[in-house]
Amino acid sequence: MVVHELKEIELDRLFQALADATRRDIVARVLTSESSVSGLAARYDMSFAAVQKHVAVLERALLVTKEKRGREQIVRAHPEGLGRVQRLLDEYEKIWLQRLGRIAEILEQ
Amino acid sequence: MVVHELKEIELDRLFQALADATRRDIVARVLTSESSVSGLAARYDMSFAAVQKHVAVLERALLVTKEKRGREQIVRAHPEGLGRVQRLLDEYEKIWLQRLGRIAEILEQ
DNA sequence: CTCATGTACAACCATTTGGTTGTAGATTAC
DNA sequence: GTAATCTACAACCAAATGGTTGTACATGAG
Repeated sequence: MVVHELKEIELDRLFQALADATRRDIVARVLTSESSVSGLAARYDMSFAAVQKHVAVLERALLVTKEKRGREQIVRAHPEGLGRVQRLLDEYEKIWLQRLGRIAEILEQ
Repeated sequence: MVVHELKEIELDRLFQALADATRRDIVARVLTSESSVSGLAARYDMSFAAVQKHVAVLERALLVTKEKRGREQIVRAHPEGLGRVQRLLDEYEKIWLQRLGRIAEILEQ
């Protein structure tokens, strides 16, 4: 099986991007207030370059965007990307719930 | 930051488990009908051992359970695990939506 | 009993991941 | 103009990932 080649790769990137606590934290921060990469880096116990890489992973997964402002690179939440994530997760959940519901029904008979 | 050590590790495992098309497919299959590991393996173009490993990853993420039946190992969806997943994702989404909503409000002023 | 099936698990391998340091190029501050 | 700041990017490294093959062991079928 494994249909929807494109969607699958997008899903790979999305889930993979979310599979790291630092990256989830960056997304959470950036949702409330945009921040430069160095601003973010200051908050974690790792090198600037490491944070830079995390941001790149989030960017590839369409969760955040980067925009140059002066000498800084401003990171923001990417609303369309996040909207897409939300719809995908909702879709997934719906399927799960439907099927789990069906299983429950069958068991009740 | 990075609070909730335990939850974080669970989320790591969850997202990481879902970050692979084969594993997502296995979850989808198992949601509709339980299946032995070899039954699953027959459906993918990879070795039995590879599928065995994928199932182990899903098990660790509490997405499926394995139960020995005769000489077979039956894989099923793990309802409590999936329920937990659902709640975690809901929580995440709620935070996102709240913050995105707030951003939208600010922009409208 | 014997053979085929299903599983477990180890060893191995290439690639990716998550981190590091170091160097170089822009841009701002003084 | 010079120095400090922010970023980009390469090179490197250890560990994890996703796959393989091979061997051994249970269990069911004939």
